[in-house]
Amino acid sequence: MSPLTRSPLTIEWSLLGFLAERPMHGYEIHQRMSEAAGLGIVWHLKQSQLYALLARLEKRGYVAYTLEPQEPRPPRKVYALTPEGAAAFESWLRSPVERGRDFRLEFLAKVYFAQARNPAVRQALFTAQRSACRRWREELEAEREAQEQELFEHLVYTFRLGQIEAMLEWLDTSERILAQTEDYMEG
Amino acid sequence: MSPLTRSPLTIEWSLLGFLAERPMHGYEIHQRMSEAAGLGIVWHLKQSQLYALLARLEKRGYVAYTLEPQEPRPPRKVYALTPEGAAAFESWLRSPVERGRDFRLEFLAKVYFAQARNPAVRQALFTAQRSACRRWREELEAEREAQEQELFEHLVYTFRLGQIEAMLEWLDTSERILAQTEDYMEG
DNA sequence: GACTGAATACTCATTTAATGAGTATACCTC
DNA sequence: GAGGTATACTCATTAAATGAGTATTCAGTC
Repeated sequence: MSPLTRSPLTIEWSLLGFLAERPMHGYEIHQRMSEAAGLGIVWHLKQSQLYALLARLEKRGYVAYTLEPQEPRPPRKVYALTPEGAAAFESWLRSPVERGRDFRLEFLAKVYFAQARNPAVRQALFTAQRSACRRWREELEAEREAQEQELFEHLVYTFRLGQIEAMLEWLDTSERILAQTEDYMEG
Repeated sequence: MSPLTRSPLTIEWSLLGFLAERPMHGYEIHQRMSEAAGLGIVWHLKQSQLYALLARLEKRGYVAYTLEPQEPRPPRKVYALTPEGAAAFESWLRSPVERGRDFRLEFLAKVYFAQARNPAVRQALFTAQRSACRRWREELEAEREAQEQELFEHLVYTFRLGQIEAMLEWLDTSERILAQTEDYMEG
């Protein structure tokens, strides 16, 4: 993730995820993203915004497009990952989110793509996220036990701890389910 | 909440909350919001954005300002709630958030202001939120048990259920703590 | 007693993100 | 062959967020 441009990609990673599967044009990515059974329940993106994000990813050097002529229709832009884009995506796919509030969208997107890959990827991701969550928990516990605290602060920390605890439990049960499915797939 | 203007106020409500305490100028609201022991751990707002929000609230008719001369300094704008602003805030303060993702910021802000009020307000808020959360839980359980489901969908629903379950638990323990404190305050 | 840095109080221009609407063609149906 | 929907993308505008700037006062300091 070069610091040449502003960093916080978020949904962009999902676009890379679809392109990692195979090259596609924007319209198709949008269809895939909007499928109710897939990422669609997690992320919503207007068409026009998707094209804007693709343009940004291109500027950043993570994707490149070729014009595919479709006579007599106007040609379409078929986007593919560049080597840098592919590398960045692979690294994203295996690394945890760094804040609790990114779990809901970003981590679930990671799971979506990891689960479509192979068990090793899924395992790397879950292991990494589990330790990140444990770290957050420790930090929050320390803050919560700090002296000189307003009641409100205490309640906020307790809330966050509860959410993180729930994430950890979910990681366990989900990984069990995913592992089962993977076994089933293999034999 | 008149539909005259675009609706999704969010942080704006907190500004109203401070002004419900007493009239203040923007700079002071910003100080109060940024206090580490208070809303500051939940919400972060740049100064310039705060002034923009105040201007929007004014346009909407929820606040009005008077210029307070400060010779030789330039005068400052002291904002106060209008009757509509006060009514809107009171109603917001007692009503639950309508989506799980609004708990983290918006509901905690409600708690912040409710707890500074009287026990009746706090109780109204918690009761309302508890039933909202229970409703979400039911809806999600129904969706999760639906037929023809992708594995990913199932995982997402399970995740959301876990978060909501944690919210419900937090509502219980927090309300216990708050009720204790209130008893203590009274005598 | 001049200087420096922080605090007070607010404004503005610019960048970035998000929305809605629009364009142009093809296909399918009645 | 008319009308609606699907394909595929662009663009202008609105709205949100950021950073920097202004102008004054005050407290400390060397």
